[in-house]
Amino acid sequence: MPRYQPSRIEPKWQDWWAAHATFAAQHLPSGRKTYVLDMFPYPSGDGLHVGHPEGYTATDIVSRFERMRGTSVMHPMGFDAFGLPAEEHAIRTGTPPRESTEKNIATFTRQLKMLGFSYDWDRALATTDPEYVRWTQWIFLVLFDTWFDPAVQKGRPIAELPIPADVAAAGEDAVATYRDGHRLAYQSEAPVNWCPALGTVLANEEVIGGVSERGGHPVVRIPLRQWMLRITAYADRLERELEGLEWPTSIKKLQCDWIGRSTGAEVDFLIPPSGGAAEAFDDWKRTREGSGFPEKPGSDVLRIYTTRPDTLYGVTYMVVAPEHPLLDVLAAPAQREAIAAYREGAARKSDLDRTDLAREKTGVFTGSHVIHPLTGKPVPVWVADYVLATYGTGAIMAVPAHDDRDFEFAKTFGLDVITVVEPPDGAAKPGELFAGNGRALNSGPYTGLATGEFLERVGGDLKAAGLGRPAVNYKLRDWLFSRQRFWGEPFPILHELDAQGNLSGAIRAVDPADLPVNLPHLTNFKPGDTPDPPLSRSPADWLFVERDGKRYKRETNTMPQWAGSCWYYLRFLDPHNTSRFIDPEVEKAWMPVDLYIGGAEHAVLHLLYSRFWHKVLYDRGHVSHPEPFGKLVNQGMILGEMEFTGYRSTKGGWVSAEKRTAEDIPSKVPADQVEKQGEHFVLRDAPKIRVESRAYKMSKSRGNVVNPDQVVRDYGADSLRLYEMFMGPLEATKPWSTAGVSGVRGFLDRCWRLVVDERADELALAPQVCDDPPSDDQLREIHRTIDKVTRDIQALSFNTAIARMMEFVNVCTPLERRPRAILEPFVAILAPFAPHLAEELWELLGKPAPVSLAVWPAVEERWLKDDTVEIPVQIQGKLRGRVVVPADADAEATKAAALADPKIAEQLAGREIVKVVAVPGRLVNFVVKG
RNA sequence: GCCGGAGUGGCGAAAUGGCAGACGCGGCGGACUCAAAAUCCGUUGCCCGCAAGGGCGUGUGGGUUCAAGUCCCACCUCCGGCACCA
Repeated sequence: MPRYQPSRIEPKWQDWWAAHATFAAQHLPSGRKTYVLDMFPYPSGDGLHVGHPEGYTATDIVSRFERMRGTSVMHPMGFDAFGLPAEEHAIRTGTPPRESTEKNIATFTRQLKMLGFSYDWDRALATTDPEYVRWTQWIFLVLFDTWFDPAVQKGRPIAELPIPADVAAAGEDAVATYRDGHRLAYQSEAPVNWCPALGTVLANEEVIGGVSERGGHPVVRIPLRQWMLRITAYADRLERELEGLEWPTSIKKLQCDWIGRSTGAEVDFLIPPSGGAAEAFDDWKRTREGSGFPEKPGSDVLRIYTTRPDTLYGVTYMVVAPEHPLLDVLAAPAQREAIAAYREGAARKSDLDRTDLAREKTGVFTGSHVIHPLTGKPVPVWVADYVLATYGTGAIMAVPAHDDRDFEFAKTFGLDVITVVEPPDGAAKPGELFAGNGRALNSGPYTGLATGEFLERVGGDLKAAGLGRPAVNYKLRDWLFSRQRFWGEPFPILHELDAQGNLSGAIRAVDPADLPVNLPHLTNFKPGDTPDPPLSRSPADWLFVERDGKRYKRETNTMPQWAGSCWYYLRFLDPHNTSRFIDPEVEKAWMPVDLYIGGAEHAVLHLLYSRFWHKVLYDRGHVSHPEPFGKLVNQGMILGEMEFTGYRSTKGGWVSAEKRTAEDIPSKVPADQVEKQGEHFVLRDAPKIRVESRAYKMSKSRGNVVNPDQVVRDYGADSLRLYEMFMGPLEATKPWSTAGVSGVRGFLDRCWRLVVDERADELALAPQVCDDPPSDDQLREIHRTIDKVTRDIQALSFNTAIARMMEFVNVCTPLERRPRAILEPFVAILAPFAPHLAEELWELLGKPAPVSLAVWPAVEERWLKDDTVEIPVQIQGKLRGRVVVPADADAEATKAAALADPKIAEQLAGREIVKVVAVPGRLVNFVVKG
């Protein structure tokens, strides 16, 4: 009975905490606050994975630590429950997705509670809750009601959008269309990957070589009306405002790259009318000098974007994307057929195929030329799919001498290469590629300028001449926000129907009072054989509504899974509010999130999308901080156990790993049959045969998935928590080791025996536990432990905190008398890590429960210092001895003590001391001659 | 190709420019036991040596420094991400 039995004490304390609402967060913080947030999970049918508790334990330790230090702590948990797997499960089994989602949430909740996380369960939410959906839809309406004013770089109410006079004159419908074209949530025709055989739209990643990844069915790119969110309007702020955040630099970098800001210039090339090109060019230049560079290009020019306007004089051809609107104008009659064929081929390819770098460059000459704005010379125009219609202007000027893609294309089609930049370290090599910066050659008035200088001047010059202007571009595209799926939030949008029942094109928002728009009851969630969303098969009483005497059809697309996760951190603060998405006072008091921990897989999308939504809410005055997440940490991935892989030839014999060929068959080798030989592992029985050693990502197919339920059953929740924190640094990728779990279990057993008499029949204190005043050494030990653990938790260095607690236990275990005065603070600092065990020991020590809310022990500085210290003594940087000196000895005294040491004196005898480095409290180093 | 991150005992790892390997696993030895498990104690980087002791050691090669796992330069390997964005 008195053995450490996690299966007995863990449920006991979980029930106690629940019954006493130990971890309920205050509605408003009192004093110091901290908001500690996990990236909430998608409740998959497989249940919790051992990767989940890693981040969750880290945040739980911080939350429990801060509570014990008197901080008001917000530590909630919820579920990101919309999404494809639930829907596909529904299609397969015929059960409504809500049913399986609820079942999965129940499983996750049970598992999370089993691990003793100190969430305020009263605040738990799922993105699929109708009350939550209501406010997700409400925020969509905020986006719908907002336009971005570039002048102030801010989102503003659509009612404040200035209407140009000509639009206003054209009537109300024109004004409505104008407004719709400026909203942050707008509709657009966008090409999607439609797979008729599967009856669904596919993501780019799901299309390989023009056919579906699953099944190999043909996929076509068709334009489809889609909802888009104008995230590009916020590109600049999303990039700039990253700076103040306490995020890993790698994540900031990823977001920056994703936003992909580049600076350069837009330049117009005249498309000459047939006949009289030279005159037309002169006229055009004159006109442009007067009119300046137009906002939008007419159909008489080909507008390009370049980041290297300093290479303008090296242009030898132009390229337009296959989808470029001017392609019809540019296509010469003789080339029409070839161009049409090329365009069709491009349309069939997915983006992924088109951007496959390994592919040979392809393209077709349009038969037309445009006129170079600076040289007045004709330049041939090609169409090629290496130019993307969606970036820049969809057309480029090609400078093969200084751009590797253009170079490759020019080589393939035998086009000219003109060198206009000389490398800084040598002469230009005509006909070769040089993509770096240097000095301009053959560049008219700019010849001789350094690249940087050239770039600075040319933008302004082009602008003055009305031929171009400096420009900024982003890789970031507007966010395709609609899905042709069932299991997502319906859009709160109504499409007006005319008298014949056809869509008139006019749309209106659902009245906020009518939210939420709940999903209708459907028995068939399957995508059909047209791209119509499943909701288009909804019953008429859901699909059609009447407002103000007009008939409307509901929007039948649904929102993507990202929608719900864009703002859940706000709802946690005020989850039961029925009149607002969050009370502004509550928001102001708790936001921003102080610590956000989750996997790096969300480095870009989730974190970018939620920052975008947050900024819109901020601009519209609904939240008080411009950024939602102050400090972000990515926990590393937990891999499966280390595996050794040997290879057998088809004949059955072993093949050494470095000699293996593709035919050889990998086979797992048990760890006790290998040994290390030099750099490699080899078979113990055949040391000539090398084997590979590696830990792999956990996956069902590899069969190396560790189930947290099983670990809790075998070792207990506290052991699982502690082990995951002890494995190594939180942010590192690390392999699982069941032996390691049993190691920390051993530590918890020793903690137990420190306090509990294991030989007694009933639960009782160990006889060594006493009320003696602790010795100075013992006080030093406990205070150093408290100090180290306190600092390590703040630095999220949990593995070293645990190591220090292990040292403390190692010191205490042999003690015949163990003073309570050192045991009690130890149990308190153990509590955030192994809360169940700590509660049990705390109770046994006769302290009032719960230790979870006990006061964090204070460190007494005087116990952190020793009276004396042992100092290493080096000669020529090599360790030659040690001396013991008073802890406060200065450099001189330390040096004297070193010289007085007989061993050191002996080694220094007869040698000339050139220099002595004495660092008080650290070391002495003698530099000698001879 | 580009951008991150990482290479330290048999393994997971630790180390404000100042004694490399704390702590844990595993191994070895011992105590307890009829025996085993559990527990406790000791030991454990490699090489030479009976020992005292000595030498070598943080992916490789160079450099800065009294002193480098740590800073600088070049390279190698592994992991992760991005990838025709002009």
